[in-house]
Amino acid sequence: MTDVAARCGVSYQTVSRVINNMPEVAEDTRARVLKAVQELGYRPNMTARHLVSRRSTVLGHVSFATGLYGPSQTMLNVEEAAKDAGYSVMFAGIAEENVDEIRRAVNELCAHRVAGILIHLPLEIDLSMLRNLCQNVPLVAMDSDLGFKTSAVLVKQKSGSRMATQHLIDLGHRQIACLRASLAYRAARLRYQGWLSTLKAAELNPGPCVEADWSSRGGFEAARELIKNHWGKFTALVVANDQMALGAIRAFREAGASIPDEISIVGFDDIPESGFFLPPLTTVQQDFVKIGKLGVQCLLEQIGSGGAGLRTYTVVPTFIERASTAPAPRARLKLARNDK
Amino acid sequence: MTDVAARCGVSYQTVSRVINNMPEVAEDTRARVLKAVQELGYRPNMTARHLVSRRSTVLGHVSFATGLYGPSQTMLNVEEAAKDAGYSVMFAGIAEENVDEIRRAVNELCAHRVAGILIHLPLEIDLSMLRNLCQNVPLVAMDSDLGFKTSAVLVKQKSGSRMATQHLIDLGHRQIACLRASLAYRAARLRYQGWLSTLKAAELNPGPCVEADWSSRGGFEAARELIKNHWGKFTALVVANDQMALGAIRAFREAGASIPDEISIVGFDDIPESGFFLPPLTTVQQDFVKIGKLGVQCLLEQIGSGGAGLRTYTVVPTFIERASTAPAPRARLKLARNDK
DNA sequence: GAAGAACCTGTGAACGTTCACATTCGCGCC
DNA sequence: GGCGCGAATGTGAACGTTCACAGGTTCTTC
Repeated sequence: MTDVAARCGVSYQTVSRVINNMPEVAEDTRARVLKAVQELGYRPNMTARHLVSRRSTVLGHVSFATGLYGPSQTMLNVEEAAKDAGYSVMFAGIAEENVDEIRRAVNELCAHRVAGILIHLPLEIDLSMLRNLCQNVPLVAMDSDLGFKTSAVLVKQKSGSRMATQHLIDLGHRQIACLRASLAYRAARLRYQGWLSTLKAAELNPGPCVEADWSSRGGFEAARELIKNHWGKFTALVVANDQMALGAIRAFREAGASIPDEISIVGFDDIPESGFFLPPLTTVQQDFVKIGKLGVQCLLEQIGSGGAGLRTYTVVPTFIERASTAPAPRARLKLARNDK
Repeated sequence: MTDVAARCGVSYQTVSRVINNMPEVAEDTRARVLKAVQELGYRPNMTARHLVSRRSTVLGHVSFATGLYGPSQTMLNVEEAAKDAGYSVMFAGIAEENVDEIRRAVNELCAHRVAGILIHLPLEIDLSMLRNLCQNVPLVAMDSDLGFKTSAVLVKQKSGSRMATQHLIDLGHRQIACLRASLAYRAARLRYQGWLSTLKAAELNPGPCVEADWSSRGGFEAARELIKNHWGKFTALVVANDQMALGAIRAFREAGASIPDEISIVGFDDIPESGFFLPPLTTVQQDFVKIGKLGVQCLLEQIGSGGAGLRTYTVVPTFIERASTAPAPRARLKLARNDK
């Protein structure tokens, strides 16, 4: 900056004013400075600016580094929304579901004096230690419960799962199984509870339930277990995500069960591939773009207001009907009789 | 830091020495300072440290924000490798394939004075303007060609595609089609060339070739076009990635063609789901963990050496045989005869 | 017992900005 | 013609660190 100033015969302050385009600078001076900036390839030093002005244009984002569709997608959308608002994003991935690693990651972000932190850790563990760690740093929990009061963007997982289950009930299914993920995850627990409560509300007994690890392999193996131990005791299956649903589809096909004729399957997430499964998957869509945008908006509001007034935003998932669900075998028979 | 110093009755410099655990500080002083640090919840200010020491512990990563498996996975692995080396990562996503946006993103990273930048933009466009933009900033191109000499991590896309094509030839296929992605992408072009050159080497005429956009939908539609216009003129298909292969599989199944009996398909990437397609997909695996780790390692080397000595690392993909490929129909007949 | 080494600690400057304030200049007005 | 005013520009300090060096002990050594 001093170089630029020297070249134009003005003071560094004038250069600063031009860079931040403040009004009180003469038109020709501004032009001269801009030219010198161009020629010298001057770039403001964010670090120095940040240090002296005591406000940062960097947002922190903490999330699982699993490579799963949801987290990756959220991350991308957070970055885009941040960029649109003039912020950069520092990403910290959590490889293990481990409180110490989370602490480390958040600490790191705080050391960099980010303007605020988005925490996307949909775990059922107590993260209230973060309250002390981030005394003056605005926080937003994304689809997560940190164990203390924060601003948050919450996805109505339970109502998504209810839509899925109700859809199957409406199709005449009475024995509906569940392929859930570990209840250590918020989304998994809520989706599981949605399944359970919807069945209860319809006065149906819950079908068999098996657990897997969000992956296709997990879904495949869990579905095989379901087939081996509970075959005949269910005509439909609610699955915790689309990847697991893919694995389940393969397991049923290999067992000779036709989908959706003998068994209906509904997934969760609506990954871009699920419309091309065999059969195309009926599922519940999460709008990750909206989640990311709302998260950033919420964080920015809080940064603006100096941390006052926590807000909670809600994102409602959408039910997407494709070809992996059909009327229950018995219902189909009845339907056929009615047709005559 | 001054607070900590005051509390222990030492100077800020001594605190600094404890924080950076330098050797020349008495054991009991160190303990006292550490205790005060703990009590006051002191965290070093990376911004100030960075400003004065003129070296950063932040790496920049520029990549497509498409949500595709490859880029997301690379990003995650880069972050993890960087973390292991004590660095943080600032991510800049590119939404449009647009030189101006790339310039903006890199400029932003440079303004933050990152220690180095990883560029993962596998495009066939001239990015030589980056050379001037990043005068003194170490660069590493990941699976990309920037149009000027840089350190790089390159994936042997062409040899991956050759393995896939050769596998089909070895199975007796003589008419092999190609479902490629836009040649504006480096990977797409190299994979396409691998297909072409392998056929040439085997003295076979290239089968029909259609282009799609990396997505399942694109693959589905392109495969339908292939079926409509070229049915009977190919018995096998090399596809640019697994997502497109999934779309293609659905198109063939819907057209009544059985896989792999009537048509063999081989994908690229080995996404975690591809082992659970129907049928499980034969594909070429890219080791994204290795790509990410090598990229960071390469960048760190360059940062260490002050930008001297550009190196190129190479990653070789692995062929994964599953159930979507089988001997060509004619070859199968011959095989059957031999069996008798 | 003095010189020097080894160890520990403190001081002043610098990094590249912004902020609050001071200064200069030209102009209109009574 | 002096006064006040607004517009344009400059000055000094500060942000929280590290770096280079200087100072002060204590211990060793001849």
